[in-house]
Amino acid sequence: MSDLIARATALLRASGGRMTAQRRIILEAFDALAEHPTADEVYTFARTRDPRLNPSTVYRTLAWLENAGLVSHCHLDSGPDGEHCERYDPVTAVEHHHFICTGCGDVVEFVAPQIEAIKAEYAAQSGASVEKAALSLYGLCARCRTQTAKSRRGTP
Amino acid sequence: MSDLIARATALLRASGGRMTAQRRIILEAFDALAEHPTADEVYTFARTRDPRLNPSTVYRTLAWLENAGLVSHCHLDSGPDGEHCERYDPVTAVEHHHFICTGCGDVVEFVAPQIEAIKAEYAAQSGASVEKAALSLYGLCARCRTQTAKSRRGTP
DNA sequence: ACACTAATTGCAAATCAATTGCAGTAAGGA
DNA sequence: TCCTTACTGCAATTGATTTGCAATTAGTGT
Repeated sequence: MSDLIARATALLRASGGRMTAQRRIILEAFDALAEHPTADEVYTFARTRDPRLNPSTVYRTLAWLENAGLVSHCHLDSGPDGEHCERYDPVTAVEHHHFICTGCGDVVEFVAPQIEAIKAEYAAQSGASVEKAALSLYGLCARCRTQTAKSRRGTP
Repeated sequence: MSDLIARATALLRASGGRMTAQRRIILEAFDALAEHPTADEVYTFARTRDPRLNPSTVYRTLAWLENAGLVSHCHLDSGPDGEHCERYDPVTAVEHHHFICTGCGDVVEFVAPQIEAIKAEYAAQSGASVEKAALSLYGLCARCRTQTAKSRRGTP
């Protein structure tokens, strides 16, 4: 299944690390869960597989995965009240960005090739080197928009 | 001076709020400090004016300012180790974005009108309404780039 | 299969930024 | 100047994340 697990195992082999049951569970979480799980969502999932699994193991594994370049994390102001939270994401080859629905908190990925031009322009104009870009769009997803419209009609 | 203080005073008048010495100090911090101070930087500055001023007052005032629309905060992975931190910024009419130097942690503002096209495109393609965009670029600023080059020459 | 060794885990305690409850203080209108 | 109540300081709390350490165990060598 998850080629994440395959890649992780390979990396572990190469570096003298060990593939433990806990790590496997945490890796599986990325297949089982919706995209962009938070550390806590990973932890909650992991508990269903092994109730003994400890939060610190989740944090340590997530940090290790990030270090190994298999997973990245980004900060998104999602959640019902728009509070900030860190979300984790398997690394993909293509740089992608996020739309966050301020209604339901859903996170959707999208690509935006135009960002390359912005990076290049800023680099040229400032003399900096630009390595990474993170764009977050905030608004109401299509579903929440229609729901808002409906409830408006309901309470005039 | 700060029209921030003027605007804040007006808002307070209109809402039955009070302009206290502490709030004035905190507002002054935005003039005195470099752009994008963290809550802690504001607090440290405020202490130099009034050693009794309490962190909770800073947090409460910052939250109030944000609610009033005078200040916004955004999350930037700056700091020497790229750790995440919340930075506060007086609200400006124009949507702007941030370049964060991964070398020295400096934050530079820039505008990117092209973002509007990306917002419109995503909205059209997904049916969502897009209200806000936050773009962060990461890389080495011009100064850090030349320093890195120099130290590379120094240690071949 | 069996033993060995260091990587990894669980647990509990420690951090650390941020928040909250409450009693005392003081802004600003009458 | 008085009075009301918004605001502050303080101390305790929260909640996510980290860390120290003893117990466990993966993966190797035998």
